[in-house]
Amino acid sequence: MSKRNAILAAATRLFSRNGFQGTAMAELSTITGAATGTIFHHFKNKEDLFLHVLKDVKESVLEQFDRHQQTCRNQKGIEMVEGVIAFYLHLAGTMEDQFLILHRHYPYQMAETSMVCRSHLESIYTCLLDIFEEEIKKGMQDGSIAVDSPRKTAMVLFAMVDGIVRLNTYRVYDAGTLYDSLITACRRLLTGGR
Amino acid sequence: MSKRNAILAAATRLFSRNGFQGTAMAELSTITGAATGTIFHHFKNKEDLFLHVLKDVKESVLEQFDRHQQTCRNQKGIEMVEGVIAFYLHLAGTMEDQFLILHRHYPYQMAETSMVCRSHLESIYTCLLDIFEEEIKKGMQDGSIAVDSPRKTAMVLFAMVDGIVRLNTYRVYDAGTLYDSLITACRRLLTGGR
DNA sequence: AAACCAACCGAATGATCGGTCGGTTTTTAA
DNA sequence: TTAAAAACCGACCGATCATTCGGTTGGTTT
Repeated sequence: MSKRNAILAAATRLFSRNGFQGTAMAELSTITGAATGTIFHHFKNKEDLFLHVLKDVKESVLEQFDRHQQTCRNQKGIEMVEGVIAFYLHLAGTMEDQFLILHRHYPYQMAETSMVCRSHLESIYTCLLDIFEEEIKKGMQDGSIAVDSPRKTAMVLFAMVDGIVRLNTYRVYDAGTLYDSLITACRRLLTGGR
Repeated sequence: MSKRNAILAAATRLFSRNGFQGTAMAELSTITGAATGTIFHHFKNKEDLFLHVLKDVKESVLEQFDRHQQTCRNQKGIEMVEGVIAFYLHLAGTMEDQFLILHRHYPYQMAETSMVCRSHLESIYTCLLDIFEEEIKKGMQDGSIAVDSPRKTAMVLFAMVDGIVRLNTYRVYDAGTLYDSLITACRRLLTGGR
């Protein structure tokens, strides 16, 4: 693996575990074996490095969901929604670092000054909400889903699923056993109970 | 206001806006007009200061909810749930700094090493989940709510509401118009659609 | 009035931070 | 083969960080 990629990989882990300000370039240097000069040769400063990490996060998350979307056509809308929720929970486990970065407060703070940062975050959320919305619309057509506003329902649904992932990450309560309740809630929310 | 309280108030704002590592004791000194020596006279170090801030957050949040619980008895379970959700959203606005601290990742990281921190966080979440659970149980008795597990439903419900508050805080999407959808979702989730 | 004490001050300290720079090695391409 | 370019190195820099410490103040107790 090239030094550049090693730096990106290690930075992803450090930024997610220790946050932006909690991550020292010197530590990154130690872990990767790259001199500090090398890091600043590839990335013009710490913020630039973070932006590249976020870009990678965006690309891998979007790729994962695009791939998932292609493997499950020809289902009823509500089944597809349940499928994407299960996939979201699955990803939260396999891409723990990437999700943790998105759950930290720093990126959203940086987004207020950095357009690049903002656009990465918007890409991710737009993609996710679009998927939810499209599947809800499909469910409304095939009769498996009945709601007022697809977009708003998508946002509430996403907030619920992502909230569960957070509860799990923070380890204040064990939300690992909540999968069944989450799916039940989702189904009730989308069908109105039938 | 005593210097000690001024320090606590300013620290609450700085910790919530800039995070733990992003808050400099020197800035705290400038804002409050207290010498750095004075800060360290009242709090033995930065972490200790943070712990006292978190303690205040816990106490004010718990007090608010206790007070709210006393003003709305004699309602049906589902109405009480909807009431506490509305109150939660209301508090997220009036106690913005306190909620933001709880939405940051740092406290949960500190909770892994500091028992004091962990117990503050647990107090808050236990209180909130207990309220949701109690009201769901009440609704099950008066027939306004029908779910399988009150506790798990409480957690899913809480994750949903808190997720909406986060979406709002992060300003990636305007979740301010989601109140009606949230209540609708809540009602469907609790009644199964009747 | 003497002794005491908590609140308060701010200069000083050593560690650590992000970032630079001059130079060396490796890769690329002609 | 060679020259230019890209990758890489690590000592070094000034700024900033949390924390310390010797000393002052004003009120209370003895």
